[in-house]
Amino acid sequence: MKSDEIKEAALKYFTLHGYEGASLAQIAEEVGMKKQSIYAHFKGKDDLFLQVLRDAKETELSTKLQYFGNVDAQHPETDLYGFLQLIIHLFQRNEQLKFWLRMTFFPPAHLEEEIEKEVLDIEEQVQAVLESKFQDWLDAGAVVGDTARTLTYAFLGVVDSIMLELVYGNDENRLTEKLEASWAVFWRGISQR
Amino acid sequence: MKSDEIKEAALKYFTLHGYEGASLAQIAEEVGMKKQSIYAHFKGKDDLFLQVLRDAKETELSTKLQYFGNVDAQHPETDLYGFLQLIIHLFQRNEQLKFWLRMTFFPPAHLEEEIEKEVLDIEEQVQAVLESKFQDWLDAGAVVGDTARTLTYAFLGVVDSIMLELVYGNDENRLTEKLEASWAVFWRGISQR
DNA sequence: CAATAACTGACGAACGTTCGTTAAATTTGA
DNA sequence: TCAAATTTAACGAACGTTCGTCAGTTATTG
Repeated sequence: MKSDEIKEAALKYFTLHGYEGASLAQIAEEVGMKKQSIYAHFKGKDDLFLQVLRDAKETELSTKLQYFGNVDAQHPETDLYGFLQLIIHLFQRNEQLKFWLRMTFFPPAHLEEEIEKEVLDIEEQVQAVLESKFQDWLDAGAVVGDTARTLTYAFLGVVDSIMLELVYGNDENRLTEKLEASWAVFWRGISQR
Repeated sequence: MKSDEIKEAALKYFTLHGYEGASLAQIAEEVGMKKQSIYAHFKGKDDLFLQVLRDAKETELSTKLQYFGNVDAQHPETDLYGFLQLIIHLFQRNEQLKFWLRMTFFPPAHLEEEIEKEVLDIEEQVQAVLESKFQDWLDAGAVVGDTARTLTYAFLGVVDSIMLELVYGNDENRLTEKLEASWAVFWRGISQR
């Protein structure tokens, strides 16, 4: 399917240069056609962008939910650390997560509202599933903390900081070091001793 | 000084729309002149951008270094938490920090190298002063952890996550909640008990 | 008067977009 | 079955607009 090729190229350039910095001419050249031909598959730049956005959202959401669906939920230490590693793994070989992160934080102004809706949707779901896991662990005495929400927010903070390092990421060593540091302190902060 | 006004407007639009999304026409209109008049003060768009970047860098660096210079270094709990609050305060009423964050993570492609040099410079200095503080606290037994570097990285992770929330930031309550959550877990993770 | 800073006017280039056309593939109907 | 009709996908050319930039001219100011 040719429109999938276009979306793939669009994903690449939107991620690399942002909405305004990516041109239809570039994208078209990547798939070996002229920019006008894109209009046979999409209504315009916004349409192309929003379709790429929704694909990325679906990938992001399903991957994360799937992880916590397949986890036995008895071992918070391995489950949570595994999630961080999953994020890193996804980020390094899945362009969509990079795209999602960039557009989440710096959306094109005229599409800000549209994007924010998608972001809130995904965030609520991830937060909800995480919070219920933390509640289970709290009830079982596997972790300690004020409330499940507190633990969720703190963990999401670790996730965010790792993602920032991934975006910035030129140094693989530094990433590992930061991951280990954040994780060590976080785990010590929520584990029973 | 008129060129300061131009830089101020440029800062605003670069922050809001990114390098490619900000136009000289917009910036000029903001200060009440035509875009061609900007060339009486700057060589071009890149020159304007880089001057704004260097101003922002200086503000960012001096503010952070100044904070740790004026801290008595006897009370890590208040010192570190105060730093987080400083970041929040700066971010909310200082456009330069927002600009710096955006351009750090998503620089315009053709200026990427230039920007990266500035970023590394500032990051090394902040990391160095933080690391020496943590070393002092470790030696005094005020905090516990593997190495000073580990603690530094973990704390910088908390800073990053707060900044991300600030960028994304539409909800003041959520920001406070996330700050409290991250801080509570972080502090429990490094404090003696 | 000299210098600085703003202006007007114009430039080539690139932008997203629309048009009309062509050639190939697919569907239709006798 | 086979020609006719329709759809699909790409194209070149051009649209109007905006972009950053440069040159020349007027206004301001000390």
